[in-house]
Amino acid sequence: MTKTEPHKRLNHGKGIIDQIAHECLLMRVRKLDRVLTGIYDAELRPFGLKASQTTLLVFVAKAGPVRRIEIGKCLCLDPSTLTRNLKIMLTNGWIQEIADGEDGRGLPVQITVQGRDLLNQIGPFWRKAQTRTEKFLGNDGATLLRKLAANKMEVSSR
Amino acid sequence: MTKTEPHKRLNHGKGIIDQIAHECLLMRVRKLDRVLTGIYDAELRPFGLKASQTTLLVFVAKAGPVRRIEIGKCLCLDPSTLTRNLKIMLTNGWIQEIADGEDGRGLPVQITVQGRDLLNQIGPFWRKAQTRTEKFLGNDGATLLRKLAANKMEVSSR
DNA sequence: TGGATAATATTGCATATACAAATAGATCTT
DNA sequence: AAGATCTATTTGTATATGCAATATTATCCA
Repeated sequence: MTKTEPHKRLNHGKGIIDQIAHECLLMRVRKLDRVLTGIYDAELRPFGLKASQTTLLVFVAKAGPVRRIEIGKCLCLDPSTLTRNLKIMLTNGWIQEIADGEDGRGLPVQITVQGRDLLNQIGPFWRKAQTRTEKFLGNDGATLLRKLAANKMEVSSR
Repeated sequence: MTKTEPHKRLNHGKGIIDQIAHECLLMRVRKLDRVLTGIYDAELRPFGLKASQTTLLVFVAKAGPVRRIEIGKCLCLDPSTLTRNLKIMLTNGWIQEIADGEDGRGLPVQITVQGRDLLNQIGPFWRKAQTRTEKFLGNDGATLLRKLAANKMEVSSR
């Protein structure tokens, strides 16, 4: 056992397939995303609100009248994604465009009364989803995720 | 300051909007997903391979001939998602369906020679993306994510 | 002031994702 | 063996997401 096969020994003895399967950080984040999205979506379904729309609505509520470009920078979302996602929310009457008279390149959006009402309604259900998530992750897991987020993913940073 | 407004004091003095903005675990995971997906996609773009396809291809490579239902259980993916995602990979010749003669409800898939070659080719680029991700998260962040994943998100578990 | 450049938003195209309903094959039950 | 039930897959529909290209408005500068 003193000899190794060179073509298989370039990375600690693991081929690229095993290496990706065992180490890929993205794979894990995406799976986590799918599971958690399922939890929140299920709780919010009665309101016709998707989890990702909730995030957007909350951001718009906090950021006041805000342009798509700024939303995109804060949430790491492509402008084209925002055009389409916000369109649905405009149609649903949760947000509205307002005139600002300063920059003719599109209009800022703000939350409507209905949008705010909806957020207040979903409160308990969002909390239920959050609790289910914490239970799923375990106390340690939830703490880890919070630390990870606080570190590099502060959503509310502007 | 002995009195509080009841309608605003149900959750440590925060309205639901602030509460979601500051605490929502899903919001953070989704943003993290978008950022990391961008990193891996950028590195793999020259190969015409999306990050999520890489995950699928690696799983199929390791699981040998495998049915959609089992892939779905392991990766927490809806069967209907798999039908469509695998179709693209079949078209590209990275995987193939094989006859198994036991169960007529659809055919298991396995990786092709081209698929395996592709995985070997992307090795260095996947590693570059992984390194960029670790740099982005910081050593602490990467460690946290690994622990989180090891805890509840073991992808290779069958 | 007029043309070049930059910034914002949208559109076309492609993939990722899930739920609900439909389809088709397997299994069980009597 | 026929019908009921369960399992695996696909299809229809809708949202989420990003890149490339386009359109429109702002800004800069010579």
